[in-house]
Amino acid sequence: MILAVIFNMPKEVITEEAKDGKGFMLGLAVDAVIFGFHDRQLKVLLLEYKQTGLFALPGGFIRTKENLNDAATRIVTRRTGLHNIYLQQFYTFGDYSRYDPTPMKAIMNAKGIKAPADHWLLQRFITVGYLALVDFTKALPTPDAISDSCRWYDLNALPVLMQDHRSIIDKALETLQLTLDQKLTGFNLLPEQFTMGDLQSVYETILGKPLIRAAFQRKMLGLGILELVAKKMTGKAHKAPYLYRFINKT
Amino acid sequence: MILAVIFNMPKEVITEEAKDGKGFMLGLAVDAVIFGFHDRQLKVLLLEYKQTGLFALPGGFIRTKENLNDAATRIVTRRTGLHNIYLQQFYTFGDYSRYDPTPMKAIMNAKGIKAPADHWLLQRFITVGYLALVDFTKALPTPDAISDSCRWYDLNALPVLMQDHRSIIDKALETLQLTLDQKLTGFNLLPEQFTMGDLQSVYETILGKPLIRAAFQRKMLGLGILELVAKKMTGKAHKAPYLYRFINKT
DNA sequence: CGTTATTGTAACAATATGTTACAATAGTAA
DNA sequence: TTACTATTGTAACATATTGTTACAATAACG
Repeated sequence: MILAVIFNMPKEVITEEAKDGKGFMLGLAVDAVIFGFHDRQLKVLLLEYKQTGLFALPGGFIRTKENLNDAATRIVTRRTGLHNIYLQQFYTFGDYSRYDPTPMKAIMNAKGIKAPADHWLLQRFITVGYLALVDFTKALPTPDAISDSCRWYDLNALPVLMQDHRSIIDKALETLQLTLDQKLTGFNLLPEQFTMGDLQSVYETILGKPLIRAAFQRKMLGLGILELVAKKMTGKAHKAPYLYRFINKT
Repeated sequence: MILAVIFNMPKEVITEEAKDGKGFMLGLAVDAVIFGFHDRQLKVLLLEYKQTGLFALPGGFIRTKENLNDAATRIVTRRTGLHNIYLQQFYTFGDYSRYDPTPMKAIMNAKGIKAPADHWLLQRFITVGYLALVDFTKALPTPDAISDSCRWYDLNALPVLMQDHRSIIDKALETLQLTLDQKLTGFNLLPEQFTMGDLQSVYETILGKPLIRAAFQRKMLGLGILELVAKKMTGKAHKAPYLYRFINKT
């Protein structure tokens, strides 16, 4: 979320660059809904501002000469440590009712930053929403140097979020559901190798409904985008499932 | 497009409000791809700045306390005279390479406006793209008071457009194609009553490929969203087609 | 080895879509 | 009135996709 930026910077910069917003586009932010998958659950990466008890999406601003998409990549990489992430712009949030400077004021106060009423961070912001799908096992949630946390939260048990961040997440999930079949993005939530059961549980969790095993398997194999890698010995008393790998047929 | 705004205002305002950008969000614009349908062709509403020979999408800025979506509605209504339009945000364009102040400089010069290099209209802009589907027969393309034109252009014969407006149109069409079945938006391009042939030609034109008549008709009727209104006597020597009407089953 | 639980897949059913064909019919002209 | 023409509405069948059931294959366990 917006706040993340001022904590992205060394302290000098907060009183310097962030003071007048120089170097960034004003009134515009990027927020990222970073999805992970673990234990048959969708997870979302959230930042916590302990002083204020506020939770927020990781986000930031656009540098004066930076591509919007590059800003999004930078923000997601900053939080996950990952490169080559599946990242997709899904909606731009511009309701005036989004505007609520109180949480930002509280945080700046807690940080000991003097904020005049017309401080750029206290103005209205329009936010471009990006959704990211990452391999939960590879991501390294990284908080800022300054005392906030960055952790995975279960999508079904989200804390109360700042501003309209909850509806940003809802819209991201909705987008994911609508484009899942079309774009075949589900793989991005899994490690490189996975079983058909893993993949099905990703689909079921995203769509929020059970799928028919035989039909799902037939369809996925029929797409010709799965490559059989090996058997996976689970240690359980039944047939071992195969491990598959996603192959991009260009 | 961006430029449209300064021509939306009476002359005093240009030297007043538009001068420092007060009353608008800075660095953010809305551009609208307004689609119409006529003679089996998709049309797009474009503005022409005669002094400079530049063509552009209708667009504008977001007022300080205005919802982003309301700004888009305002901009489209301003150009078409229509209310209750199908309007959909489709993408936000934020590449730095979009930034090119020369056309704006030229236009301001032609208007006799002195523009210092740091004028807000000469800074970098990020644009939220909206697509609108309107009834070609009802729209009333409306240029500004100040000497530019506003007309329909055939999508297959677009003039050279300012900045990246051509790729904005391309992306809008792409979005339309991908969501046509899902969202059933094709009706918005037709008058309230239409024949199955009319509807099919809308679909064929948007998708850019012929559809099978029998299958198309069966599917459309099967959706249960068409209401039979009357017969349409075409004056031709063959069976008269039915007129249908779109009904929103809520 | 049998038992157990799960996987891979075949087989059939139901649904959706592609294709062909034909009856219905508004205008035209004998 | 009555053929004739071109297009519409729809049935009928073929093919493709998806839903459903069933069953063989098999890794671990006793």
